[in-house]
Amino acid sequence: MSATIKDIAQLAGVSHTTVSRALNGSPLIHPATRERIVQIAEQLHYTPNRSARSLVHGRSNSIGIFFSTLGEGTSSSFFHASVRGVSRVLQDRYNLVVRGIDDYADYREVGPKRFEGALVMSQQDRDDAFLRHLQEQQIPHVVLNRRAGGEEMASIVAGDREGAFALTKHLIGLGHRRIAVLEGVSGFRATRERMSGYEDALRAAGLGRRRDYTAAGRYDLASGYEGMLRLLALPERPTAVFCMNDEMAVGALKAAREAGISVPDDLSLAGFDDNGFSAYVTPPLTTVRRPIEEMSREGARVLLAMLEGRPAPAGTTCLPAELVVRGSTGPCGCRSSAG
Amino acid sequence: MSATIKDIAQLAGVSHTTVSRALNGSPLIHPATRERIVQIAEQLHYTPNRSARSLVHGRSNSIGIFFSTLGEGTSSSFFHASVRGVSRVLQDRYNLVVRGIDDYADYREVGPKRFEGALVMSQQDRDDAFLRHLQEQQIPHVVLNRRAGGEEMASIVAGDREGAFALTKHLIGLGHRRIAVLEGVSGFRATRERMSGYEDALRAAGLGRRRDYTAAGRYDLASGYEGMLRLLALPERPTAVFCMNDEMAVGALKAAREAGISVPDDLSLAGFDDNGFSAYVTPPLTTVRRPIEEMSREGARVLLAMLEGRPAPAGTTCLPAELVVRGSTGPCGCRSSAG
DNA sequence: TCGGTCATTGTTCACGTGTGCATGCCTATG
DNA sequence: CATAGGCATGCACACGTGAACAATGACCGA
Repeated sequence: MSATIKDIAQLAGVSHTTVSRALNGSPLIHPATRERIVQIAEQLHYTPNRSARSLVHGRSNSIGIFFSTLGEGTSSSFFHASVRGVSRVLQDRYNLVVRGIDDYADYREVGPKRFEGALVMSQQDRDDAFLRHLQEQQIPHVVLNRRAGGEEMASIVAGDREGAFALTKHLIGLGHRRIAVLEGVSGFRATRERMSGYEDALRAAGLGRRRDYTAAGRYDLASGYEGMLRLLALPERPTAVFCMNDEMAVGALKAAREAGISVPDDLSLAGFDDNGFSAYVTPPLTTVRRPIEEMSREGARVLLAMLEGRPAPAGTTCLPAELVVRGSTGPCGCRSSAG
Repeated sequence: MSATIKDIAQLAGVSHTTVSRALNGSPLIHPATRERIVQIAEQLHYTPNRSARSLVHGRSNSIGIFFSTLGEGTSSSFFHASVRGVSRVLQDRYNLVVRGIDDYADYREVGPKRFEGALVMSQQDRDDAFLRHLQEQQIPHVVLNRRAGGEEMASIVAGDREGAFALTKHLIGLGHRRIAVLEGVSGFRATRERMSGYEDALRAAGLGRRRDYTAAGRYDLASGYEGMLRLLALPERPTAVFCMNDEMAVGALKAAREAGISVPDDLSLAGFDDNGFSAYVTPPLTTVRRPIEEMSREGARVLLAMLEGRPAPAGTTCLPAELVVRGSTGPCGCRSSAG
């Protein structure tokens, strides 16, 4: 099996204490001794036993990234970008453990001994129970993607509200007055944020919000398709539709095309996220780019700072989202706004 | 901090050994004693210290899922489906640690003490060095997505070759004779498998393979677009194009549309993977459904069997891929096959 | 009643690492 | 020369858990 510090100690003719100190850079060790020990360690391919270290330090050396769910509701591109970003920052200083919050039957498995820190990719308020658990267990954590808790909790969000506001304003600027929204999962915080950005923009333009211009969706392709069918069946059809993510927008696009409605000539359509596909469908989607990978990277950096006792920003950090205008939105071709 | 078995022992008036045995279901313990101990444990919210357990057992309780890379070349839907499948099987019996092979500067960090088992989502032969390392370290592992090693190594693959064969045959059956291929990353094993399926089908139909009908790509949207531009610029344009994944097919679709070429009337186009978007773009993509999540689930099951000493299948297990015919492929409209 | 057996529990050590305290050596200083 | 002090190292224990072995007591058959 693999070598231990005791093996090294024996070969070097010193005690295991000396070896431990030498390898950990203690200033107490004579340079020559250290040199010798390091060489022997190299030679034996010594790798410290994480479990033993964890035991003595009371730290597990692993960090969890928790998603509300690993299944439906978490889009692939979002999941990928998140894990990639965090993984890049943590490198191999910590084990990155991926889990879905809804997979836990009992949060008690999540303890400070098992997770040194946690990144919570939180979509819904339902996750608050999990966050409370983390707090009780005194596990340092950063909430990503959702404004959560008070000033004491660090969270990193991307400008959902601002993005939705800018997008809606863009549509209004194009002359649209009948602007519908294809909603995401209603429990998700991002859904509410985007909704309020949409509403604020309407209000700022003196437009009222119409109940029938909201269609429910689930952030996936199928629900985008179905929701669009419902909107198209309305007696007074909207001239623009804001889909709360790109997946739904692609679904909506299909529904529109099948109904013989041209985008953007007959109807403007916009998405959210800029998930990669949005630039490639036809017409390319106007959308809002959300800096997901940056968000997860920043979250990981903040968590590291917390773990290492460095000063870490509390409260909410908001990374700006950016309106990306492409071909799926155009000037309103409707006969005035008389309605 | 959290309670230990010693705390419980003291409260129960027994030795810590008795507590350990009671909680681990040893038959040596008197039912009444066990009852009492379990109750106290509940009361104290006892959770076993994983590090201590790991140390004494020499097992880390974590399993790694390693991707060739977490960055480019690994599509989001593939990544998501893989992690989800494995996570679902492992539940909370193990920590699932996600890493990119190319992120390691030194494989020595991957040892049997740190990873009890490994799932390798391998794309390229370059990963063989990593696999050899796992073998040397005697870390049980299962290779997913790629046929690797000899009979002694377990690997689970999805029918890349068979799928590509079926797809190409489908195109030939529609009357196509000039069938081009838009290749994925050339180092990837899946690329070679799909290529050979394509070639075999051509050969079986008595068709020769033309050098100029191969365009290089990288499994992403942009390279699909660029590759298609090159194919369209050929003096004798192909009547059908097999794209090695759906991402590239979507990129290719955009290029075709911009060139004023109608799919499938002027040109048939097919993808691979059935990544979810393929059914929703216009026209919906003919593709091959790869059972990625099943593959990862099966891999996890096999690994669990290996770890628990149960009989596990060695060698390669191949899960069938399924041809899905949609609207992007149609009968060849070219003036005979005279060329 | 005594030896033996079984059921139940306790004692002690091990896993690999890190740390407080003791120890020994060398040197400088009075 | 004696002593103090700094440097380098070793000893012993702790972390929480599990297991081999020992020990205790009850019960049974002879």
